[in-house]
Amino acid sequence: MTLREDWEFRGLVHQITDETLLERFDAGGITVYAGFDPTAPSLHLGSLLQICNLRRLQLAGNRPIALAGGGTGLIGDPSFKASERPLLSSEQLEANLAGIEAQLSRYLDFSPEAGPTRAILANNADWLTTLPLTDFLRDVGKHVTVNQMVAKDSVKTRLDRIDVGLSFTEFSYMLLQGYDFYRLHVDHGCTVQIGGSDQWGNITVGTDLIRKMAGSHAAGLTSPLLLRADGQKFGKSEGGNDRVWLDATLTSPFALHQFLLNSDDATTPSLLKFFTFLAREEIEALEAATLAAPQERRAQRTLANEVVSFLHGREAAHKAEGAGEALFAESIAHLDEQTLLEVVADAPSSTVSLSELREGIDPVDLLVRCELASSKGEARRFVEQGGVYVNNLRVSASDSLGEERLLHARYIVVRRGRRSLHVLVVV
RNA sequence: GGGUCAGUGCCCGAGCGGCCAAUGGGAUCUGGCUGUAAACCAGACGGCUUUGCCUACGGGGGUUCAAAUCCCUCCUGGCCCA
Repeated sequence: MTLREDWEFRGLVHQITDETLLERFDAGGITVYAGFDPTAPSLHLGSLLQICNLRRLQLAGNRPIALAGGGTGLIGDPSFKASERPLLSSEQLEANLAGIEAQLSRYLDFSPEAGPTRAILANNADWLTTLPLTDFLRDVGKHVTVNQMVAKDSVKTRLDRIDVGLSFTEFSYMLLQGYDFYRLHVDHGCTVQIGGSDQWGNITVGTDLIRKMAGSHAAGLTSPLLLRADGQKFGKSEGGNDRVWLDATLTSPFALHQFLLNSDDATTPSLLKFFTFLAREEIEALEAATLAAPQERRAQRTLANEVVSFLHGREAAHKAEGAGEALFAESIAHLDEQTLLEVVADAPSSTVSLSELREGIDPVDLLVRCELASSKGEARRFVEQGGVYVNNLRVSASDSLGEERLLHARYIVVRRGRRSLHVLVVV
């Protein structure tokens, strides 16, 4: 299967600057880059698509560059954003950069054995923060008209809003990103930038700049935005507005596994195509399996195992799967201590004294204490609605929780709703 | 700098002197049904020592028995003019 066939099957191409690009990737030897914004200390599931795409291209014999936006992160990308971004402090930015650079260095092949396809990690702070303004305006700004910039769809949304503005700072962002592409072209012979569909405008600034400043041809490719079947943005965790992070301390392997396992039938094929390296035949077989026996959720299981394995390793995926099965399939009271601890390994925990437990704990207080409710009023609601479980048994407001609830004489597992857990440990 | 319009709960958005913790929609949460889905149905959705009290409608001050609603001022933003 050619790379073009594979990418078209996976639905990875949204817009592309020239039609022959995919064939050229097939031949190998191209240096391609994708940028990652240090807006948080970890990348999230959405960034995984570009990581996978870089990896796919690397496996096809090309050289990937992962660019951390240490310089552009000082500015903030306004593309399709509804309002002006607050600026990150330089300390925040530093911390975020350290986090995402560590992640990026794990998911591509940086080993010397990779030879000409060996990945490169770059940070645009290295050239952007020392670039004299007057040089920039003369050498770069002169090649781009404001007319072109204003015409970009990515800024139009902001320009059309009557209630918010667009600062010059954010407006300038696309020039900086375009300059990044130019620098990578000059320094590393990079000729292709890939990104999400919101990056199209920024990417074409770069290809234009390279043509005008270096007289060379450069190309760009964007991937579609992944949406859930109901049209919602993908990647928000069950917990609400939090994103699903790639960092295991922010989103545990178990939580990530659960998130993917819960993907709905209609979206799962796309997720398999985007976030795994499974072959077309395997993905099509899983689609067929979903139609034949949806309750088995083989596609979802495979997806969860593949992604968690890629990000956190086989071992972590295996544990996460086992924990989920134990937690949802049986009463946890019968689990032996070892298994119980694995099931709740990722759940937050806190301690309680035995004397306190002997006095009995009110369910409402318990929820607040375990941070499963943010106020007593909310806790009361959860209990009244029947959404609170201790050791998988529903509790009512009149219950008082005491020593007799202990599992293995030490643990109490508190659950709110379907899957918010907390473990209380007696000390 | 001048004029003008606007700033309401997580978001959008009603309200324009008492009946306002504030209509409605979305998001979210809990329960039910299911496959630990989706859709759908029901309920909840500022806090508390919960028949009541407290804190809230950009900030501060004022008028009034009473203000999210009126006045002054400051801040922030849009648009127009200079």
